[in-house]
Amino acid sequence: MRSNAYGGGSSPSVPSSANLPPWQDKAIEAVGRVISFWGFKENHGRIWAYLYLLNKPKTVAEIREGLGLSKGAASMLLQDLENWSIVLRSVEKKAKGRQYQANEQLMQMISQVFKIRESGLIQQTIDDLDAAEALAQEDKVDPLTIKRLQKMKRLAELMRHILRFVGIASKLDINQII
Amino acid sequence: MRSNAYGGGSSPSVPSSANLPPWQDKAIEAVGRVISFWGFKENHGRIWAYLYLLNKPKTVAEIREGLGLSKGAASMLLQDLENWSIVLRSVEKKAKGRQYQANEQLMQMISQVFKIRESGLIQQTIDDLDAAEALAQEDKVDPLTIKRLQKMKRLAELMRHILRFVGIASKLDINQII
DNA sequence: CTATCGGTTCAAGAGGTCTTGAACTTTTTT
DNA sequence: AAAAAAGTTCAAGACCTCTTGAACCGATAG
Repeated sequence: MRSNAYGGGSSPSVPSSANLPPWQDKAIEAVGRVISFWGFKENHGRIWAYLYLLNKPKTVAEIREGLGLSKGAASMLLQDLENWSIVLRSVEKKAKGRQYQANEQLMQMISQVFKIRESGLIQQTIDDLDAAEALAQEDKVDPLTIKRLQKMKRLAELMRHILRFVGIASKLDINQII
Repeated sequence: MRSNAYGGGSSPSVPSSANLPPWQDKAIEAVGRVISFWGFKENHGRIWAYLYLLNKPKTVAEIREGLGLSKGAASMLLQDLENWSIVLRSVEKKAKGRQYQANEQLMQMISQVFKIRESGLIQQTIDDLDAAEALAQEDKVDPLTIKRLQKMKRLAELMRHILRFVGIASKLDINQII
């Protein structure tokens, strides 16, 4: 197989924190890799894993130092995670700057984001296929081919169903497990 | 962007699929976009859509001309699709070179590849987390943190379950719909 | 056997995505 | 209110993936 059906592959340039104990580093990189498979950035996963493992409010400075992130990246990544509620702002007064904690309901959050992102794409696809079908009708394309366009639309709808299912399944299972 | 390179000769760059009717083009691009979301290349989806829409054996030359693919790309992409059984080699004698047809069970094929790809990645993640846990045990990290590593592993396992469900669900649904 | 044609491979390059860091804005401190 | 610290933005560039096309291989025709 040319394109590897094994999506993980190997990560060539490892972010590597350098100032974290190896066991933390290993776990954080592992989470980064899975999460990036689900369409997020690797550093989204690394930040969540760092906060989840350390299990107490961490300042942006600590996160940056632990994971080796630039000021700009930290700002943007934390904004994303906060918007998605994958990370929560913590309100302990004593520290400088903002503090963050991991939302433990990771899968639930991911599936929610995933679903939103997905349904937009699928709606777009269905709209495009509708437009194609209208043009084909005008061109008096044979009915059998039109049927194929309609089948493609149903395929897109099937994808939508599957994604909804993923969302539901992860919400149910998470509470059993975590 | 894409060139219409033919036969390996000169290659003035030409917009994609300038030689397909607009309705075909629209539909093909739409499928390319969804499919690329599922972790395949856009051109994997475009080739499948082309073959599915046209609904009869097509030579590599025809596919290349229709979609504006280079010789190398066509070879590699068709190899992928054939390996995954998303596209089938057709055995009509009259034409020059290989001929291909779309496998109509697209979702089924995708879910299969998806599952393989996924289970490899997830196994890797679990192994990494196991290694991290072993190191943490050696370092006498507190038991509560070790618990968190174990929870991360269960999260990875949850992802595996979900992906299995997706595979099953798409196989069931496809036959109702398509 | 040689020429031609279809198919494959892979180094180089094109095109995307992600990160950086300096300039800027907002918030906090004094 | 000024100074300092924290946070944001985004153009430039690092990094990665995908495509190209020349060189190759293997089969078939002449």
